[in-house]
Amino acid sequence: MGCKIAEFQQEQKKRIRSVQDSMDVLNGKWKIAIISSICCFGTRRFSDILNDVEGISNRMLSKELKELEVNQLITRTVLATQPITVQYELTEHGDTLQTIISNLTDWGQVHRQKITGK
Amino acid sequence: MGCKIAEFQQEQKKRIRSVQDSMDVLNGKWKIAIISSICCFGTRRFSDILNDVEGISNRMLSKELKELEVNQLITRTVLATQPITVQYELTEHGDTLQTIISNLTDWGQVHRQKITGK
DNA sequence: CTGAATCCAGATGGATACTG
DNA sequence: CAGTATCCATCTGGATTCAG
Repeated sequence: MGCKIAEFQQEQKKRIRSVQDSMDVLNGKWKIAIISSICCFGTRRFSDILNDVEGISNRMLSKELKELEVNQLITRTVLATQPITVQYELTEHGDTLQTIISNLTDWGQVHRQKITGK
Repeated sequence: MGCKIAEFQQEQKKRIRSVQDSMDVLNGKWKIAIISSICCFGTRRFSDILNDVEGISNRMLSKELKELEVNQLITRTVLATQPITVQYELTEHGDTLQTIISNLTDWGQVHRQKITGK
């Protein structure tokens, strides 16, 4: 007790673990892009996202969506249209990612210029 | 021209690409944790980070640090101590990730409670 | 101490074809 | 349309050993 430095380091380790927790959820080549797509349109269908996120395959989209659903970031709703369509939506919890997404968008733009644009 | 919907969708695709750009840089199991470690201490040595980021191997740390350096997020300084030590520091550009790191830390904490804590 | 080198299992992800 | 199934190459990352 009283060892401020050790305390600080413990605090820091906790923080790092928290960041890791976030990244575990948002990991995978496409997850953030998918959330970003759904987020901006409010509600989005499978084929729409497939089109929004350039380069993703339906196999990957399906897999990533499932993981996001398990982590309670999005909800899946089957619509009784012909043929069937499926809607994805952010949960309240998923919605809390908005700030991060927005920041990442801005940062990505600046970074691209920094690296390539010179 | 005048097709507002198509315009909006193009804008959206750009945004998604920007998020992808960010994630490309921050990808890898440990990158954010490493940045987080350096960020909080201002300057950090190899062995310190190795200790901060639980579970990482020196092989991975070395690799991820190199990538971060290439992307100009950190700088590497060799100190002429005996034995040699190496210091890592955020660049000005890397520093701009602070907000994102901070948000991810907070979000990760909330998320963990949401999922496990229940 | 700070890596680089090697070995290797398992995860990731693309292409393609198929189903309800 | 919204997936699932299969095949397969590549990537990831851990363990361990070695080097300056």
